[in-house]
Amino acid sequence: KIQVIVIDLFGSNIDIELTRPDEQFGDFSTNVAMQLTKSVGQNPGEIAEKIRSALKAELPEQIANTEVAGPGFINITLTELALVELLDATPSQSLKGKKILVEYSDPNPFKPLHAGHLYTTLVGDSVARLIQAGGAETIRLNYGGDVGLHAGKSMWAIIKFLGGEKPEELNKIPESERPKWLGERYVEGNSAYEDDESFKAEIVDVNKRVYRLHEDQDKESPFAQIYWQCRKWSYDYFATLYKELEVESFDRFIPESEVTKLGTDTVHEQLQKGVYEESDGAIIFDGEKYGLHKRVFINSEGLPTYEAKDVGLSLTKWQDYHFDESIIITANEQDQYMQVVVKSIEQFEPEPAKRTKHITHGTVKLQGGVKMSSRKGNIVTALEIIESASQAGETSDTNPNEETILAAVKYAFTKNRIGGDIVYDPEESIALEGNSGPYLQYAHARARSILSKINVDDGELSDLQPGERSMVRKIGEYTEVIDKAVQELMPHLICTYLYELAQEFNRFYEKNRVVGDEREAVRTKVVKLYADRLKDGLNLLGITAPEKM
RNA sequence: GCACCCGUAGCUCAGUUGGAUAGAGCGUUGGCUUGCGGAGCCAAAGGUCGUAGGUUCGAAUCCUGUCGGGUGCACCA
Repeated sequence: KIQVIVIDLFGSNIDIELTRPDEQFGDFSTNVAMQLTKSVGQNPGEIAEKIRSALKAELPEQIANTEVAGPGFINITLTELALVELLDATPSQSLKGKKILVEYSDPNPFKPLHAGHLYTTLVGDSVARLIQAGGAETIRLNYGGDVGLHAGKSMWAIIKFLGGEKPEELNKIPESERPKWLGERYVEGNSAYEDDESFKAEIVDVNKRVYRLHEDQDKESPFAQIYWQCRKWSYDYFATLYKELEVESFDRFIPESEVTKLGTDTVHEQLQKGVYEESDGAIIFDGEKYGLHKRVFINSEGLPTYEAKDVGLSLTKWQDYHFDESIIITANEQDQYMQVVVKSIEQFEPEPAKRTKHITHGTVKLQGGVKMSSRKGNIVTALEIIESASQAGETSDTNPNEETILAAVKYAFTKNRIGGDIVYDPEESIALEGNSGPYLQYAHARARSILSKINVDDGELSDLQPGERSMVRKIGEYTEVIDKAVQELMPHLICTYLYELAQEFNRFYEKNRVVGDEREAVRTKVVKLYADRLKDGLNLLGITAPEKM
C-alpha cells in the first residue's frame, strides 16, 4: 500500500519495510523516507511528510494517525478496527508444497549420549517443527555411525570384556545398565587405541571385520551376534531418550552401514572422472581449489571415511526423496568439513548439493564455562542434564513435575539464537521467575484459571481502553513472529516473543480486573486470545501448556 | 600459519538485510500487597556494544587492521 504511493510520488519501487516500533511511536513504522533521500534529492522530512499525508488519505479506515518523527520515520497508528482485524491473520504457510528433509540428532551407536546430543536433538526438533508449521512436507532423518573406527574400538573392548567372542555372555549384563556399560567399553577402546600400538593394530583389524560383516550380511557368526546385539542396545537407548524428551519421532533412521557402499562406489567412480584424486594411497578431494581444504574420502586401507559415507548419505537422500531442500543440523565443528563434502558432490551432482543447507550450533557448557568431552570419560550425559533440572527444582520451592522439567530444559536450549555456545544453568532453567519455560507455563495456567471463573460470553473488541489495546497490539504480532521464525528457521524468536507477550499480560493483569468487572466480556476475549497464542507458541516449541500447575 | 564462529550491563542473553534515548532476565537497592494464581507489578543503579581506523546524513549492525576466546585444517567421527 505504501509501495504504490511511493511509486506514484517518486517513481521508485524499493522494498518497503514495516517494523514494529516501541509502542510510544505507534503500531508500525517505516524508514523509507530516509532511504529515498539520496535518489529523490529531497530531505527526508519532506519526503516523509508527502508519503504520510498520501497514506492517511488513502486508508482512512485503517489508519488512525500518522506522524513524521525523528530523522524521518513515518509512524503509523492503526485504527482499532484495523488492529483487531490483524488478529484474524494466520501464519502464511510459506513452505507449502515443498518437501524438506531435516537431519539432526545423529547419535552414534556404541557411543554414549552426552549433553551435546540432547542439545542438538532439541534444536533439531524445534527447527523441524518450524518447517512443519510453514506447511512443508517435513521428513525427519536420523543418521548414525554403526560402522567406523568408534565401532571398532567399542567392539574390541566388548570382546575383551566378554573374555572372547561369546555372545551368550552379554545376557549377564542387566538391561538397565547396558547404556552405561556400552559407554564404558567405548572409553576403554578409545584409550587402548591411543595408548598402545599393538592394541591399536587389533582395533584396526576389528574395524575391518565390522565393515566386512555388513558386506557379507553376516548375522550368525559369534562376532556378528555380539555386534548386532550391542547395536540394538544402542538404538533402544536412543529411543528411550527421545521418548523421555517427547520429541517428534523420526521418519527414518539411516545407519552409516546403509550408505557406505553407495558412497564408496561413487567416490571410486568419480575418481575416474577427476573429481577425487589419489594421494599417498588414499582418495581425497582437493578443496583448496575452492578456498576450502583437502580431505580424505577413502583411506589408504581402502576403507571409506566419514566423508565418503556422507556422499552416500546425500545421494541416498536425493534418490529416495527428491527433496526441495535438505537441512542438516550439527555442531559447528563440522562446518568446514561439510563444506568440503558438499563442494565435492556439487562437482558431479549439483542439484542436491545446491539444495543442501547446513545449520550449525555451538556446544553446551555448564555454569562457569566447563566443557564436556566424550573422550575423557567425565562426560555429562543427556539424561543427567534432565536429572539436574529435576534436582534444581527440588531444592527450590518449585517441586516440578515431568511437564515442568521438560519445559525447563527445552526452553533453556531453544531460547538462544542457534549458532553460538550456550551455557546451561539448571537452576535458571527450572526457575518460575524470569525468562524460563516454567514461567510461561505458569503464565498460561494463570490465564486459564481466570477464564474458568468467567460466566459471560466473549465481548466485541471495541472502545478499547489503553491496557486492552496494548494487549491486542501485542497479540496481533503473533503471526508476524511465526512467519519470521519459519523463514529464518530461528525458534528463539518465538521464545522472545512469548516472553514479551507474557510480560505485557502481567502488566495488563496488574491494573485490569477481569472477573466481575463491567468490561468483563471484552477482557475475557483478550485473555482468551492471549492464552491461545501462548499455548500455540509453546506447542510450536514442543512445550506443553497445562491448564493447571 | 590459513580458514570459520564468537566478543553487547557483575552473570546469562536479545537486538546484526545500517536508522529514534542500545533492551530483557538473574543478581543488587527502594517501593507496591485486604490479590481474578504476588511464581507478579513499578522504580533505581549498572554499557567507551573487545579495540583502532574507515564508509555513511546516520554504525552494536557494513569494510579493514588488531586483541581475546572457541573450532577446523589427510587417512577419527
